[in-house]
Amino acid sequence: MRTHTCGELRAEHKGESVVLKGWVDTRRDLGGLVFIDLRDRYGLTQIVFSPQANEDAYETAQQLRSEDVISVRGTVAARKDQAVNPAMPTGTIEVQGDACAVLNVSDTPPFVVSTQDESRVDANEDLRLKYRYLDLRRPALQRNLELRHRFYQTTRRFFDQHDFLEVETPVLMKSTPEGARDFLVPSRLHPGHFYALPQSPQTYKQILMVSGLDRYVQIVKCFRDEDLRADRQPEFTQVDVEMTFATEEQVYDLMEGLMADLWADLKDTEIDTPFPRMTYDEAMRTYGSDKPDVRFDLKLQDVSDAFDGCGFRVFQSIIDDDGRIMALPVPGEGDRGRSAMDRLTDYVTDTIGAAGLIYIQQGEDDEVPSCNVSTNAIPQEHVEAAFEQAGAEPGDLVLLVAGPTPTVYEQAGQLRLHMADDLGLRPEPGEGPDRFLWVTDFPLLEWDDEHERYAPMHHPFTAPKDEHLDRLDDDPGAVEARAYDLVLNGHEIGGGSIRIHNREMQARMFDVLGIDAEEAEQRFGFLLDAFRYGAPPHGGIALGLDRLIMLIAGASSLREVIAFPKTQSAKEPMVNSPDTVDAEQLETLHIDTVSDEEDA
RNA sequence: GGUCCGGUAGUUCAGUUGGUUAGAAUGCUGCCCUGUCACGGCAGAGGUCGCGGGUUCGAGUCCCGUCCGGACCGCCA
Repeated sequence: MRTHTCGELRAEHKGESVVLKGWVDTRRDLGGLVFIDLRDRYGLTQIVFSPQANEDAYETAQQLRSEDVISVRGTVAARKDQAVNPAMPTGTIEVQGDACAVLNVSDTPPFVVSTQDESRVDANEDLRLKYRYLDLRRPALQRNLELRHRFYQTTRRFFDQHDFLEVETPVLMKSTPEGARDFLVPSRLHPGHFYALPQSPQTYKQILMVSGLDRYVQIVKCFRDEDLRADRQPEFTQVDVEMTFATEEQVYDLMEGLMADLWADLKDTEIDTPFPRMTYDEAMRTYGSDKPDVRFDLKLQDVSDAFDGCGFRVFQSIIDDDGRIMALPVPGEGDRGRSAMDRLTDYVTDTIGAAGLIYIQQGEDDEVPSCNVSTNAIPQEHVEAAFEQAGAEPGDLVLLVAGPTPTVYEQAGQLRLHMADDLGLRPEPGEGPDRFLWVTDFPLLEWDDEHERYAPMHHPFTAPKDEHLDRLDDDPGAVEARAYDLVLNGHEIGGGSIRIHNREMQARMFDVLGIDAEEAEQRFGFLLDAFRYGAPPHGGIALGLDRLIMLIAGASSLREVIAFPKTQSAKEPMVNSPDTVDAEQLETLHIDTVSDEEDA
């Protein structure tokens, strides 16, 4: 039996007879002496085998290779002063091996598992994912999974202390008409019918409020069949929260308390509460994003006025069409050279997708600011007015992006992030201060160009602000919602709202969204029915657990905090999913597949 | 659906203007080595240059297509 782990022996254990089990991390064979660093989840311990101590154990140790699983019996010995390894927590001792049993041999691993040498840990991510069980032996990933475990514990304890009930909702539910694409599950018992995996348990948790559960929480898997990003996986985990009679302030307060507990437990850090708040409108106008990274300055400035009447056709037509000209003042870059500016222009057109980049510069030795568009096209007075309106000073650079709103805000916001990276203003993952922010006063709806209709910005159950209700029919785009997002360091880590709890209001919302009464009845009839029977006001929020852990861990990808993540093409290389299935299985499910050619 | 980056030894990478037998480090194998800790020393094995096609006297290198991985845009109520 194992008496200790590989991370716990110290000088105080000197003389004890111990049994350790684990993996061979590294092996140093000096000829007449073999050192093994033995690894388990808890750490590394040096074992030394010599023929004097035990001939058999020594001979076995000579045969050991990386990742063999062994059991060692031995005596804890204090190391001599010059032999102490201060880099190892167990570095003051070693175990003198009296017996060594190989429990299982390992093939030579496809990459070096030991992370004792940082320069050897780099293996391609697809290889690491294919051999995820080896990758997961490494302390960095184990540490992330441990953080995740502690996140669960703190979160459950916090909500339990606040009288929340954790309730499981179905994973097999039904498809909803809007939002992300659903993952569908064919029904064997009902040919042609499908379950859908939940994009979130939104309607179920609202029903639980109608049921009088009062306070609900669930740590729950959600599924969205959309393209992946470094911070987006098709299956992800939410901390899903809903409260009866909730107001915005109660949700803010609750979440700030949770964050404080999490930061205390996981990062041993105190965070300042309450968190600052910013309206959606201000976020878009000053940061060009609904999840602004406020860890650095670089604020946008609307300089449309300065160019009104300037005669420059590109700008004038945008102004006349209610578009905006957004300025990003960049301090100290007034002397940035032509080739660097050309590269920046390429970035703006190719990556950000704006029509072009116009800029105003005033170098340290320049009398006046000058624009890369000639003064024939834009009179100098407008150039100077814009430079001043942007808040720029001699020595600065002002970047201009023009276009229709809200696109131009987002493009300017992308440019802001690009410049921040360029200037080294944005802290690396895991570094710098954590800046929480509530973004509030979201629009209820946004215009969907593709379908030429309004779509919910949050979801169709979000309550409009009472004072905006009268505009819902004639100017839906101007209606604000009782919705809020929690933002951390430029990442959206949660979003929620006060919900509609009134049947008529909900029906009216479906109507505004172009969902006719029949479809509303088919898709959401259960909710509309439930609202007939005394549905209390309620609201809540859902946190992106994976993203939060990614930020807490200082990782730059969700793949670092998920045990078995999917690649950007939504595959899981270890088990090789998704995969084909037997024809018989498909038949049982009443499914026929078509090839791409037939499909097209 | 699109833009960009990458794919060369088990692994991480280098590879000049298209030119002889494709290199390094590490890992692996063998031998030596009793205080190492990324042990060290010596020797050795190890390659479908992702795949297919094209240009060329000649392709790792140029062109086209395709697959895989990554970052991003679209998408993500």
